[in-house]
Amino acid sequence: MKMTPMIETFVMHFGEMGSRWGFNRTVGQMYALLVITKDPISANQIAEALSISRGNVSMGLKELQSWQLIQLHHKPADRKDYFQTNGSIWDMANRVFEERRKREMDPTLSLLRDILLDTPANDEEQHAQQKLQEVHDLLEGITKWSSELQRLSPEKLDTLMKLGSGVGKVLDMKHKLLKRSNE
Amino acid sequence: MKMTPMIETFVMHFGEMGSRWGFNRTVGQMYALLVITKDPISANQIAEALSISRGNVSMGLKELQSWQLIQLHHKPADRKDYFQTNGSIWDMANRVFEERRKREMDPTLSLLRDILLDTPANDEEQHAQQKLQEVHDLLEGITKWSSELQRLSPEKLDTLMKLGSGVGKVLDMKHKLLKRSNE
DNA sequence: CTAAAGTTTCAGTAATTATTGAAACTTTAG
DNA sequence: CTAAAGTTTCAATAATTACTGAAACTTTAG
Repeated sequence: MKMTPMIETFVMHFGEMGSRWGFNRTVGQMYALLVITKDPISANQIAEALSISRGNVSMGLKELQSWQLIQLHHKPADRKDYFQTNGSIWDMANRVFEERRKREMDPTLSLLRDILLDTPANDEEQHAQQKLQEVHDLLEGITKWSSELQRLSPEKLDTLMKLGSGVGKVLDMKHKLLKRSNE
Repeated sequence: MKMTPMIETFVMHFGEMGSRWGFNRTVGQMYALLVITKDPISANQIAEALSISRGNVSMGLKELQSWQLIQLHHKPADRKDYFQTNGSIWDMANRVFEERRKREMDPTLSLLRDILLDTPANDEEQHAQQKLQEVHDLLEGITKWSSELQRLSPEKLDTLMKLGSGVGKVLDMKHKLLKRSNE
């Protein structure tokens, strides 16, 4: 499988970004290739297109499967595994967010909860705990909120997104509405 | 400067998480130390507390300053620089989000815009461009939306956060209100 | 103006993380 | 059941990224 220059540009760039997004370079390239390729492709085709080792492809596919970003696909009379992306681009973003939350928030949140159970030994620790409480509340807020967003239906999410600066106005409406319903 | 076990636990953990958050281990430790320490401290105190080299501290402080996460502070009759965190924990989260957006979104967005200007050479590229458009729209949506959020006043942000699953209900209200105002 | 105290830089080295490729394992056509 | 084709694992190595510490530079008290 040969990539056109346009496709190669995108795939390579996505690889570079991959590490910032939470997976390594080759996993990023592999995912990009799968996103822009219409038909399911085999591990060998991926290795060939990207010039990376077969072993590396196998590990990358495993990781993408664990993130539920790709799907297995079989062709009749062919025992080879073929792969294609799973779900929409939106689903992919959701998975990335969730995975990152697990890695970037959850461990800290759990540590903070533990520390906050301790009784401060002196003034210094008293002040420290206060700060830790703030960090905790922030992380918890973000965590809860992001999982709420993920629970919204795609249409509502879309409305919310398109709302943009309108979010502020809607919040105002909320106040008015609540007032009215209390009267 | 000696850290109590509680403080050390937090500082070390924050260091480990640092790399996932966009800065390296020692920068993470330094920031954590500054967050939980009440009074401004000097670069030497930081180096001593964390047992890291003076040079490393200097570079870390520079990075934290460029992120606007810390502030310089001077004591009378002392030409040494002292440091303390800048702004609330919320401000810190905002900075981190913004910095990450710059690193993780902007370069891809700009590449995608370029590619999408090209005319697809064949069916394969036609399909690829369609996918790239989807990725582009997603990233643009997230980018725009997150900058809207940052523009909201802290109070509104807080309301929005606390709203949680209520977001869906408010969106429904929006529809009703719009309808009513059209009648 | 000088020297003492403080700060920054950066080349070398250490630590971490990613990748290869050969060997072990698995599957199924015949 | 066998062997050919395909897949997975993992130890060795490469590539990347972080850290040290000594040297160069900057600032200001006296």
